[in-house]
Amino acid sequence: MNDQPGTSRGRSEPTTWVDVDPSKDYTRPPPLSRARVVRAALCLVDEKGLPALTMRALATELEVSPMALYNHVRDKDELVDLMVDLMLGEVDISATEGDWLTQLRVLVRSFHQALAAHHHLARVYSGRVRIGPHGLLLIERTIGLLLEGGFLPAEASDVFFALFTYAAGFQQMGRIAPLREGRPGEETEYYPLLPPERIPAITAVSPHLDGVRRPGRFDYGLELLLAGVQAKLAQAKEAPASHRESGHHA
Amino acid sequence: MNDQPGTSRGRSEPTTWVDVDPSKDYTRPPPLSRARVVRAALCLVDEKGLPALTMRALATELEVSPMALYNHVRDKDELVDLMVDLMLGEVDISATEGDWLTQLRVLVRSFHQALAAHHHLARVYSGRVRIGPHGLLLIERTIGLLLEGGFLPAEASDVFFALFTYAAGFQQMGRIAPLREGRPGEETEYYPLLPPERIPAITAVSPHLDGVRRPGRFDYGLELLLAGVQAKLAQAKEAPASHRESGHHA
DNA sequence: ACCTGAACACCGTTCAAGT
DNA sequence: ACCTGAACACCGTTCAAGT
Repeated sequence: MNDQPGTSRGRSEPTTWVDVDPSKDYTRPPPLSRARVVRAALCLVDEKGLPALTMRALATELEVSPMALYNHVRDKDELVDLMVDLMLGEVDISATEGDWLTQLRVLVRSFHQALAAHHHLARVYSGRVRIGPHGLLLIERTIGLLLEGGFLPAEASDVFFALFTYAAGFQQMGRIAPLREGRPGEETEYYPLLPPERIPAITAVSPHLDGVRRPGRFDYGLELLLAGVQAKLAQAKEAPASHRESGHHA
Repeated sequence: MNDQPGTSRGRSEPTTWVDVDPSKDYTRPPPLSRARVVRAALCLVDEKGLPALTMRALATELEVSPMALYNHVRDKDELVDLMVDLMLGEVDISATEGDWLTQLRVLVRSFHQALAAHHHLARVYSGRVRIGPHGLLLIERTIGLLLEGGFLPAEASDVFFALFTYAAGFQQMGRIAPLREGRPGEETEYYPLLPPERIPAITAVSPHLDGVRRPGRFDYGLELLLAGVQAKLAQAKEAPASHRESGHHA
């Protein structure tokens, strides 16, 4: 993030007598490994976005032939899976302060932060991706907390799903721009804009809609869900054995 | 959905004397238009998935040169935007039975169903996509219901965001496979699988985790959110003017 | 105005070859 | 075991040309 791993760059070559130029990399970080490939790929995507992730581009970043990558990674799909798991490794699943609900809140927030820190990659976090060890531990911890909270297995997995679905989806909807930003010069009848009288509610609310991910927005929805979770749990305790009952709606 | 708008299909054209060969297209359905291009693209993605959407493939589907498409669509990005808006046009935003909350529930469910019906495309529904007229009307209706329900603008947009974030994210997390399906033949140490004793909660819950989108799962999370919405609204009515208060958490 | 064919600058990946 | 260069079968898109 802080140093650009640019285009042309020196190699090891211990020429003892030359002055050291701090603008150069000297030691090439070991020979190239699966881990280094994945880390470099994640870095590249964080900096330049997902479309910039190209086997060829990644190879030049690592100062290596494109085909060298295939010694450490089956193909691009596997590479992306590994990147996702690397990202999920950043989620803090070890907090143990407070009761299960506050631990759960901390966990989901940490998940959200990891996704936000790699939002370009987060766009891909989906069914396409196989769950790696970090992902597995993350799920394990979450389900564990829910069981501890008193949920039965069926409902625990429903709740897990709702929480992570929300957090993952948040990255996707993120940069919604409800109105075409219409610099009026830009040949901009891309869409025939709707007349404002047809969208009164949006115009009434628009200063709050914007904010492109205004602070606290994620937490607001999370609290909505957690309030629902507590309500479900309370109502399950009233009618203990009939947890079928708690699944209905409308 | 029920009829495949496939490759070869007869049309009107009363060719009175020749035998009709049903394996041939006779009349090219009108000359080719923006709408037809977009519809065909959505069809193609629904049938064969997003990676199958290729300007070239779409062109052959329409029996036209690849370059012909560019007369009706600026580029592939615009095409995708138009496809998304076409999908959003399927959302029913006109239901008016019941109070605002049940109308809201119906609306979000309809949104979810539209996404599910085009789940390949739904994976792309994100910040990258500009909101078209259908998307705008969908948002308009939702915010309108929330305002009707008594939310102030700031909170209304938070709630809107939470609901649609959840529904959109649901498509993404959908096909989670928490364990590598490990046909043990398949050179499958893709990931070093975690020993089962490290994931006790998952194994306890696993029959319920699976189900790959078991029925009612979406609704469960939606009810969680709506319960939270009602709680927020109730607590806002207790302390009327201080809606700042209702934004805090933890 | 709409469509075409050839061409350009890219992709991911296979393959035979080097060390 | 690891890396390389050339090559293949694709992409999206530009361009000059046709009607």
